[in-house]
Amino acid sequence: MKRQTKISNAVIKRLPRYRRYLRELQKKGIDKISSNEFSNLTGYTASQIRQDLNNFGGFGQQGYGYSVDGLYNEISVILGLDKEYKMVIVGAGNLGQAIANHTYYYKTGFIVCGIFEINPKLIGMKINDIEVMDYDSIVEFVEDNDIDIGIICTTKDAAQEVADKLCFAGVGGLWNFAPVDIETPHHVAVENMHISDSLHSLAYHMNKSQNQEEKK
Amino acid sequence: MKRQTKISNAVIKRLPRYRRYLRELQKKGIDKISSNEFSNLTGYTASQIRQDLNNFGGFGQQGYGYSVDGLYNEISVILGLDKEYKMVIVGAGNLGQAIANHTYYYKTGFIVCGIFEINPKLIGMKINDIEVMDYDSIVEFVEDNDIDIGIICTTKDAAQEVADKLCFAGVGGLWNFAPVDIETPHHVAVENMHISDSLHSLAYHMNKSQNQEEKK
DNA sequence: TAGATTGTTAATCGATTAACAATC
DNA sequence: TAGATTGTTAATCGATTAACAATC
Repeated sequence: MKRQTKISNAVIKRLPRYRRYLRELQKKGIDKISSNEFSNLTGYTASQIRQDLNNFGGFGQQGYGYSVDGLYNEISVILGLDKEYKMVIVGAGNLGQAIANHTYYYKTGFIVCGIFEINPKLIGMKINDIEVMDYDSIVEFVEDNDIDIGIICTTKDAAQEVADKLCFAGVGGLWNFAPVDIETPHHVAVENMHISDSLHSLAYHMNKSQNQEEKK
Repeated sequence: MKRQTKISNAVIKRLPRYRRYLRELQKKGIDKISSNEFSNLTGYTASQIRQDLNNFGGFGQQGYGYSVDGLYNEISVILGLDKEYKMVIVGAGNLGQAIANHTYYYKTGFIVCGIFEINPKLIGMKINDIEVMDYDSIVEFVEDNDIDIGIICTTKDAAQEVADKLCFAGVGGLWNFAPVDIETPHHVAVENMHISDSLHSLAYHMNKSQNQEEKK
């Protein structure tokens, strides 16, 4: 096993995907897979798969392949999915509600503990047992309940201020759905879900061939 | 102006972001920006910004910089955001509703024309003037209304079948929110929003420093 | 042992950065 | 004209792929 000091983000982004395919294999009762078979399944090259996995350790066995269960568990641990995360959502609009419902139905290690709002009409509402609370009480709540992750489902104008408050209150990560880039202190991780950026690149790809024709 | 036959996806993914920052500059009434200033703002290197833009043409002026309005418009055209896109949503759950509402409030060139469901309880419902219709009628609807984009907000098990149907009916692009990788014919673009993958990489980054300590 | 397949090094490819000539 | 800043080529860096020795 080789020790890698710095693992590139490109590798990390592939791990959840590997894990998804491994889960499907588990469901089908397949207990062993070679990098070549896994390549056919996922579309990544066998070489890349082996290279990626070897950043974290030798999970395979020469002449045999990888144990599906074993690899699934290893990747889960690498990603930190063997732990529980307590989360709060800021913004009880449709998106905030959708996320609250999602995590409620698909029980995972990610638990929504509260939803915060400034709109008084929404405060007091319940979304699947989760109370919508006053945004003013968020710092106290995060501190008292050892919240790990803050989910930002606000407008873009409010997002940075909310982020600052959450960081101050002590979260370790932010999951940002607002269409802005959030600044955080070094020790707070941020993951952006820029939904409309994604739609814009879809638009590009739909017009791509046309653009090329025009140029000819 | 240099002609680039193949533009890398890394470049395309940066364009919506450039555009967002340009929009903010417009709002502030700033009408000119140099690649250096833009670098400070966005965090990309000045070199990369100039390199990216020159894939599409020389939009700047030596000794002056880039016109904010001009560049905003150029990028909009490159992405195809000067056009209108008719869309349908498949799946009227929370996520489908959230997207329907979002596009309704933030009027853009992306128009939701219908939402489709298999659950009879939801069929007939209205979400901001948009009717929830029977999934069985989707092919006819897409054909009759020249729908451009299909938005998949179903479970992962239904996603591929829905994708096939939408492709058959003639959409040009799919925006997939289901946690699977969708296969489409060559000419149909796909953009994935793998929400839980994103949460999983957030979990990794929150544990990263800890992993490194353990290794020492 | 022979066959298969990993782990790992080396080669290639592509993307980012640096440098500078062109030019406004 | 002098100064500034782009457009573009060349250098560097990093990520992917290929090759093969190690080993189960």
